[in-house]
Amino acid sequence: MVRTIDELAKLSGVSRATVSRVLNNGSVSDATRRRVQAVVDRTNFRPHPAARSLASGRSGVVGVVMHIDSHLLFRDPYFSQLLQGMSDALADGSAGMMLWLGNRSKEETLDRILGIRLLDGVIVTAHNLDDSLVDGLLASDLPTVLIGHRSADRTASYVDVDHVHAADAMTTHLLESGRRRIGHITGMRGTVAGEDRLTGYRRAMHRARLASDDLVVDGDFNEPSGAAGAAVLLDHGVDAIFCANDATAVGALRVIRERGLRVPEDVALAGFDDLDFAAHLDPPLTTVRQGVREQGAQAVSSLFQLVRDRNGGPSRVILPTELVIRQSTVGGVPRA
Amino acid sequence: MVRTIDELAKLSGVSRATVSRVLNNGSVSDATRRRVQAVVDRTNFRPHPAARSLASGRSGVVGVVMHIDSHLLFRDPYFSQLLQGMSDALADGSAGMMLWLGNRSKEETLDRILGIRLLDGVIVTAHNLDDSLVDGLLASDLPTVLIGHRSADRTASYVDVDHVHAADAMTTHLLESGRRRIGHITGMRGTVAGEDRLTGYRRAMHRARLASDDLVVDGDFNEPSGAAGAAVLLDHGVDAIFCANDATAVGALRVIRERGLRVPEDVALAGFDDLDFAAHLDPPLTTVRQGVREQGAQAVSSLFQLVRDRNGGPSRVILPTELVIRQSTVGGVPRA
DNA sequence: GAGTACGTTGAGAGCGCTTCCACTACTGCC
DNA sequence: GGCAGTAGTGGAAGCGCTCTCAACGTACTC
Repeated sequence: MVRTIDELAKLSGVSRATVSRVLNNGSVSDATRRRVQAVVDRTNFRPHPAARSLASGRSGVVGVVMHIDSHLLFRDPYFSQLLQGMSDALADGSAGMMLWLGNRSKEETLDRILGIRLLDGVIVTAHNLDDSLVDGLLASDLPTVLIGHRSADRTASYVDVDHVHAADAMTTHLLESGRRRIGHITGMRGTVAGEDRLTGYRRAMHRARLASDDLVVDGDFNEPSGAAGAAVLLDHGVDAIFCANDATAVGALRVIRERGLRVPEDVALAGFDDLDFAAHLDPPLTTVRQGVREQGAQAVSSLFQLVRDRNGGPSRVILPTELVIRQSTVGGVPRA
Repeated sequence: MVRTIDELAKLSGVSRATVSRVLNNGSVSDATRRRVQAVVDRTNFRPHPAARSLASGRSGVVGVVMHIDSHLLFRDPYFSQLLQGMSDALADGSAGMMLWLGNRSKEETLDRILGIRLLDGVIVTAHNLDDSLVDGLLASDLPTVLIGHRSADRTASYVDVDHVHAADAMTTHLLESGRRRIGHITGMRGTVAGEDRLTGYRRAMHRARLASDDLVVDGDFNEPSGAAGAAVLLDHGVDAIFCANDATAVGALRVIRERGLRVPEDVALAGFDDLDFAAHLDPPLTTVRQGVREQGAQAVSSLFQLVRDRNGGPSRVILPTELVIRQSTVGGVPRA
């Protein structure tokens, strides 16, 4: 078995340096490249990553940091899909992934990530307005791409969607379908998605010159908060409920049903995320689709670019969202 | 910033070799160790993993291979919990985790894992009776720990639970509570868990001298198969249904309800896994608890041991299961 | 007091690769 | 024909660490 570049060099009759060039797409004549490549293929040679990393300073391994309460992490398909998107894209780029979940304190996690000295860069979820881990990574010299971003992260590289715009569009859709008392069950306060979606909702209501003060109930992205929120909103006589995500909408739907109300005839219902189950609810849920896997893939490609050109400016990508209109908001006659 | 062991050596007035000994718990006098350690702490020095890996042949990174259809992977909390258990244990051991999901064909995944030359060992889920990826890893010289095992894997290191025994115990519980026509909706055929749980069920029925031929319906661990299976079994007049996992039981429960039957009065219902939701079903579901996080943690510690002592024999661990009896099987009067 | 044993330390040779630099052999131009 | 320019190649110096080996005390034994 050929285990070093030297053996390979001997086998192909060139120097070690030339083999290295072939392996790294350096400048080599076509004839030499073919000759060496043939030996590489025949012996199924793979360069030793530690040696390569030591000599070049690059490792081909990127860190993925999802410092999230494990309860949320695996309850919410959002994160799973994100992980899949990244995992796919990294595999495409022949890069390895090193995963940090929320096992440790943010301080300790940060310390370990910066101490490991193995990573070419990191991708980190930045869902909270306040996050010392994200701050620490951005302050370090490790190339970093955020998934989601705070308004303060103007100089960072990030991948995100425009929550404000999407929530505005959803609220506008409800307005256009004749609803006037549109309630909103927020996501977890203090998260970018929670706050921005609320802002979008408020913006649309304000533009329609409708008051929304008594129509907002705090939720936390989870089903129970949807049920609780819907109970309050129904008491306030709403004809539509826009939930900050699909899971919340499931809870709301249950309470609406329990009260003997029909969706969408009595109350229109909308979510956000378009998770797999949204289309299979009864009635199918109107929601906002954000390509979660695409976000993961984009984050990886942004990071690759950042690593390749460390002097290049930050890469800021806003991926599009799509309003997915299903039966939970249309077809019924509003009660008002 | 101190970035090499040489600078550190100069700072502490010893040789590079001695610093290395301090860092790796080699034999050093107490006085020297304290002196060097003080400098290490003060400068927050971390040895470069690539250099360390190149010189020692060990990397501190283990591979985790879950070559599973992404649909299952993130639908079934089992895998998430497994991942969490491993992630925690690896963090405790200051080891890194490199994750391979089922993005690629088994051949390509195997090829990459073996080619990466960076891993100290791998942990791989071995849920299928036939799995070329598992076979390939076991055949390689990479230390490997299986989660789950096939009966052929006698010489491999693995962590598993005794599905046969647990399923037998569950069936016996149903028998003891007076049920006689106990149906079983299997897990996916061809998986160890599916086959073994069926075997356990059959064993208990056989011991009770009860026929079970018309009482077994194939499922696939998912909810729809539970609904379909229950429909068939109810037509055959069962007074209990033992589902191969909790998700299947949810589907079965729905169909039982739709037919106007009561649980457990008319039909007792049991699952397997004790996922979080099992306790919150109506009625709460009798099931088998297997410590999934513990399995992950055990796999990590088995692997650590295997890496440390490569000549030691394989480590085979069977973790205990626990029968969790809730209202879905007790309190009612069997119809028969 | 000489000899042995042992614990502690430093020197130095790699681990397998990348990359800088120098050298050669062309090509094309005046 | 001489020269600069360029593409292709090899030599060799590291990257930062581990680990063997030999050397050096010091303590202990006879």
